[in-house]
Amino acid sequence: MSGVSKAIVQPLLDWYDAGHRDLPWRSEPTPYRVWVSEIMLQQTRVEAVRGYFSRWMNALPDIPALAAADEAVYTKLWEGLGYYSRVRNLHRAAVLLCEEYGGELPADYDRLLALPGVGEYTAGAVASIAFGLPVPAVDGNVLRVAARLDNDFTPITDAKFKKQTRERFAALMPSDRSGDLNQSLMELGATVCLPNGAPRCADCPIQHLCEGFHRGNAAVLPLRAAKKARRVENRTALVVRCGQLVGLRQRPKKGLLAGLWELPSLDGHLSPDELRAALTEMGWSVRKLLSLRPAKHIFTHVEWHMNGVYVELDAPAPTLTFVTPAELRDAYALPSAFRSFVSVLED
DNA sequence: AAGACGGGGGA
DNA sequence: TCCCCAGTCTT
Repeated sequence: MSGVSKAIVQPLLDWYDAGHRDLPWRSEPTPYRVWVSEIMLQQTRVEAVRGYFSRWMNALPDIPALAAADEAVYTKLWEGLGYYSRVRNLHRAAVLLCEEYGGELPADYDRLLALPGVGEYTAGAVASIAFGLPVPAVDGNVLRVAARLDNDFTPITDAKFKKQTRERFAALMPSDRSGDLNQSLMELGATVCLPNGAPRCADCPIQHLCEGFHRGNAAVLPLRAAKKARRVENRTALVVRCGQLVGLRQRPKKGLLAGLWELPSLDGHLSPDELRAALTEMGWSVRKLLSLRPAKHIFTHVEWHMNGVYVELDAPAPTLTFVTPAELRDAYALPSAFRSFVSVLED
């Protein structure tokens, strides 16, 4: 018997018991801590999450605290972590949990799945890890492990492969240790069954059950659909100063970097003359312009190629919010895209 | 089914 | 540069 079957369960649990990474959310796996960690871990590496998780738990130790928190507070706690709809959904769900469930997470897969920001994976992870329910938690690691175990060349990006994998693992969930089995699969994917053609099969506790290994295909699996090219957007970003204050703008409530603060910017790469004309047209009283080192920021689906300009004003521009550098650092959530430009304020 | 949605670490 | 990460939601 090989591939995804019940035979993998005990070897994986034994391997997990013999030693696994010491992660902050594993030490005290309360439903709230598991939930927050799983949301933070969506499309995000463990090492990136560690610091955010600790800060978050200190500031917002339970669901009622999160529900009562100001938007500026939880957004600032998420600053730099990316995919900011996650934190908005986290807060929305906390409010909902206080209204509907007495401020606690329900021990029920379908009710978890119904929460904003909770999909099939996260519902399974919370249900199994926090509540011990025998449901699978299939993430990118598990898809890769499954493709190799079964020597399956179906692109793991296909919805049908994901659905089939969930069903395969659902059939072998132990009634007592589903959370540990799910975590062992993810741990295996993150530390042994590595992506990019670099599996460490010699260290794998279920190598003898792996069809991909036996066929010599572990390194070429899994297959993925090709990804498409990013579009490029040219912008001119402004570090606006008026006295000791810095001019910021809040982004729209929907779309990219929704609701975060940003440096004001104009479409395209403007020459100094064009920029001066555009700013004067907007009614800004420009005292001085100074070019900064250009910066490139790469998102999943778009690249910003930004020219930076330091702008000194005689009077505050009415459309901007002016704050001190200290306020910007401590209270305004600014995307990483602007980091290099903001660094000029530190002198 | 495809696109939107961040950011960073490693090859 | 590209890959891909303890994915979800919208269209």
